[in-house]
Amino acid sequence: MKSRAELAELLRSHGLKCTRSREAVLGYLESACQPADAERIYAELRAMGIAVNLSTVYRTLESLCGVGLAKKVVLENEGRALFEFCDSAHRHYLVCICCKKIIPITFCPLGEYEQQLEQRTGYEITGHKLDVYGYCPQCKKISRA
Amino acid sequence: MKSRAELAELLRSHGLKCTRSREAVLGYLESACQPADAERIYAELRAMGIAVNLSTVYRTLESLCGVGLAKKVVLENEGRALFEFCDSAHRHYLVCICCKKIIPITFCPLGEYEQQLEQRTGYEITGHKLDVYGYCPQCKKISRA
DNA sequence: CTTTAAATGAGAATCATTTGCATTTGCATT
DNA sequence: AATGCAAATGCAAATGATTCTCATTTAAAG
Ligand SMILES: [Zn+2]
Ligand SMILES: [Zn+2]
Ligand SMILES: [Zn+2]
Ligand SMILES: [Zn+2]
Repeated sequence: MKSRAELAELLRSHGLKCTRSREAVLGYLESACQPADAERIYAELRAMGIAVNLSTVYRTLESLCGVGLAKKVVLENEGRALFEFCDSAHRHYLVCICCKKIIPITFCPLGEYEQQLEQRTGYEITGHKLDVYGYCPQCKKISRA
Repeated sequence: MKSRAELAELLRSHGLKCTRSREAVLGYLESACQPADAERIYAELRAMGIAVNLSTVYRTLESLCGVGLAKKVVLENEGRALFEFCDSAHRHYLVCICCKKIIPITFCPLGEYEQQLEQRTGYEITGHKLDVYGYCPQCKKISRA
C-alpha cells in the first residue's frame, strides 16, 4: 500500500503527469488483491468518494499499461479485460471457473519448451500466455454437495 | 475434405438438424487450414456462392461448439473470436504477432505442472490454455530488413 | 500568476456479438 | 407426395465493452 506521494513519484518517474484520476487508479491497482476490470475500478473509486469518469478510467489504464505501470489480462470466457498493478514479473493465472477467483503464479515451466518450439518451427518466440482453469477449494466442495 | 453426405451425417450424429448453413459452415471449418472468425467464414461462404446470414453463422458456430464439432479460440490482442473444426485433440497455438499466422501445436508440456499446482493450491484443475507468440520465419526476415 | 499542452467529462460512436420476431425449412408422420 | 410443427433462419434492432470527439479543466513549467 503506497502513499500518495509514492504514487505521484511512480507516475512522474514513468513520464506521466500526476493527476487525481491516475493517482486513484494506480493506487487502487497497487492495493488490489487480484486483477479488476475497468467498470469495477470505476465503481470502487466512486464508492471511495473519488469521482472519476469511466472514459478516464479506460484512458488511464491504457496510459499505465503503456508505460509499464499496469498490465492488461485477458481471460477466456471473460467479456471484459482485467488490469493489475505491474511489477514486471512474468506470471500465469490459476482461475476458478466457478467464482472467478484468480491466483497469480510466478513459476513458469516453459523455458525449454519455447526453445524446442523455436528449433522445430523456425519462429522467433517473444512470449507466451498460460492460464490454468479449475475449481478453487471452496467451489470444489460446493460442486460436490 | 469431407463430402456433403459425410458432413450431414456428422451433424445428425451429433444431434443437430442438417441445414444448408450448418453444412456450409462445418464444411468450411473442416477444410480450413487455420482458425477463422465469424465474419471471415461469412465472407468466404458468400464468395463461394452460399448465401448465409451473419447471425446464422454466429448461431451455427455456437451450436457446433455446443455439440463438440467446433472449438472457439480466443487470442490476446485479437478483437474477434476464432473458430476451428474440433477433432477433440488438446492443442496449443503458435501465433505470429506480425502476420497473424497460426500454427497449432499438439505437444503439451504441462501434465506435471498441473499436478504440482493442484497440490500446492488445493484447486481442482480442469484445463489450461497456452498460446505462444512470436515472429514466423517470413516476418522475422522482414523485421530485420 | 500566466501560459500551454495534456487530461478530463459527457455523451456519441464503434465494433463484435446477441436477440426478437416473422418467415421458412427440415423431417417425421400420414 | 402432402401435412404439421418445432427448430432454424433472415433481418433489423439491441447489447455491452471500449474508443472517440470536443468543449472544458488542470498540472506543472516559466
Ligand atoms: Zn471458486
Ligand atoms: Zn510463463
Ligand atoms: Zn508472420
Ligand atoms: Zn496443454
